[in-house]
Amino acid sequence: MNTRQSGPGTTAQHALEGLRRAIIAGELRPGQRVRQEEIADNLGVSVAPVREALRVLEQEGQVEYRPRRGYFITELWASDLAEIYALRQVLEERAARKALPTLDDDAIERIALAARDCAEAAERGDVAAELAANRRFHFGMLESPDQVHTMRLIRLLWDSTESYRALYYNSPEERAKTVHAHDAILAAVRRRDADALVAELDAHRSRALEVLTRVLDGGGER
Amino acid sequence: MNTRQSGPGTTAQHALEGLRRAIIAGELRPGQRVRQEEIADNLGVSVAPVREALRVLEQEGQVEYRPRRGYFITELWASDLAEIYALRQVLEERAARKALPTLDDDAIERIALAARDCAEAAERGDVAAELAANRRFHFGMLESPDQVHTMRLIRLLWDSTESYRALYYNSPEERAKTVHAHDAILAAVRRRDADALVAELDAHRSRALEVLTRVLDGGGER
DNA sequence: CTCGTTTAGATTTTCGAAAATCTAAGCTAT
DNA sequence: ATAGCTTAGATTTTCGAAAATCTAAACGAG
Repeated sequence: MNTRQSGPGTTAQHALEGLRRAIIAGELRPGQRVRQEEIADNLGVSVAPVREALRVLEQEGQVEYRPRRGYFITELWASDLAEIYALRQVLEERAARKALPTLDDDAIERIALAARDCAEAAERGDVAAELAANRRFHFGMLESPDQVHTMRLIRLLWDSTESYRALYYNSPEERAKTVHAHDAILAAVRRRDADALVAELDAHRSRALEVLTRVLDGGGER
Repeated sequence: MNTRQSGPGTTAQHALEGLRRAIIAGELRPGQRVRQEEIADNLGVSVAPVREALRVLEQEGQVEYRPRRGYFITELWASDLAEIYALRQVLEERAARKALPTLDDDAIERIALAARDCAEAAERGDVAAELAANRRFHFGMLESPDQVHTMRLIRLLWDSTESYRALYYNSPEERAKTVHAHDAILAAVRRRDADALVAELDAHRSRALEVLTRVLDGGGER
């Protein structure tokens, strides 16, 4: 059953989406080898587009490449997460302060909608939808037209930890806290209070890192 | 004449190097379309590895991809350069302050050697060698084992402006200033004076941005 | 003359199979 | 036994050609 008909996207894009989904869903776990032909067969395509997609994920740091040995899902340690989250703090603070004054009512409405989507997805336990809505929420308040390169880096940092974030989202008690944190962040945006916004974002991020670190050191010790 | 024998590297890596060289050498200019088959023929390989290499360059921001239309060498404007250099300032200051205390005599010797290589390459007008040595010089003082993700981002920022830096290096008067700036930077490293180092790096970077911006607004106005 | 349509050529994209390489089990000599 | 060598099977990597799509020039209707 070939799920793909020649549509607007290319087969390589389809392969990239399939790989991302598999990583988020936990079908491909950190450290695991990625068998190219298996992926290709599952998606009903040949290996060429799969390899292109893997090159993209390699640059994003989601897979590691060892020539003639293949691709492996990247394994992150607590120290990696700490470094990545510290970088996010620096870059996101800059982005938030630049973008906040430029947000119009329309943009804020989109952010609020994303927050609602996020809470709803969390409610019904749809991790993939929650991850997507969470991104819309955060990126919606950081994005500004003269900061495309900053956003490129921030997106990269988010990408490299996406699979670990999926773990975090499975804790029901954390979900409630996330919803509350988003409310506080949104309120700061509405008040146009940059310092408060940055403080709330920092707190939200720290909380996530803390939980993630605990999950990591506890559960998947290689 | 196939320049490639099956060696340690893969054909895709060979294609990536070839593309990088062509971009630095100015054979592929900003805005220009990249004809896959032409690249493949020139390198004596097929299109598959060329496409993989292009995916890498796409993630680095060196080429832009439009599905079914092909790849185009990225065109940067003065505003893009300003943003990228501002990001470098933030990330490189962080990296330099972290790395400086960890540099041993051996590391400093490597940096000094890179500075000499850089000056020599400049002397004989070998732009490609100068670019490579310049990287060794700068990265040598930023790199530290617990900052791999930071370095990943910094490397990305350097990559995206590599072709424009090649322009800058063609000015003979600027070359002399670069040598002098490197001396001042190296001296600060030897004194272990973090504040001075950051100040010198900032000055060096600002100078480069200034010249680059002038070259850009003057010459290739599309 | 302008706008939209058709069509031929160029280019990208994907495939299926061949070639190169790696992995690990089995074997031999010490 | 153990270390090193050999070999069969699995996997990655590359190729050459077919299929899909785009570009731009030629054409025709209004």
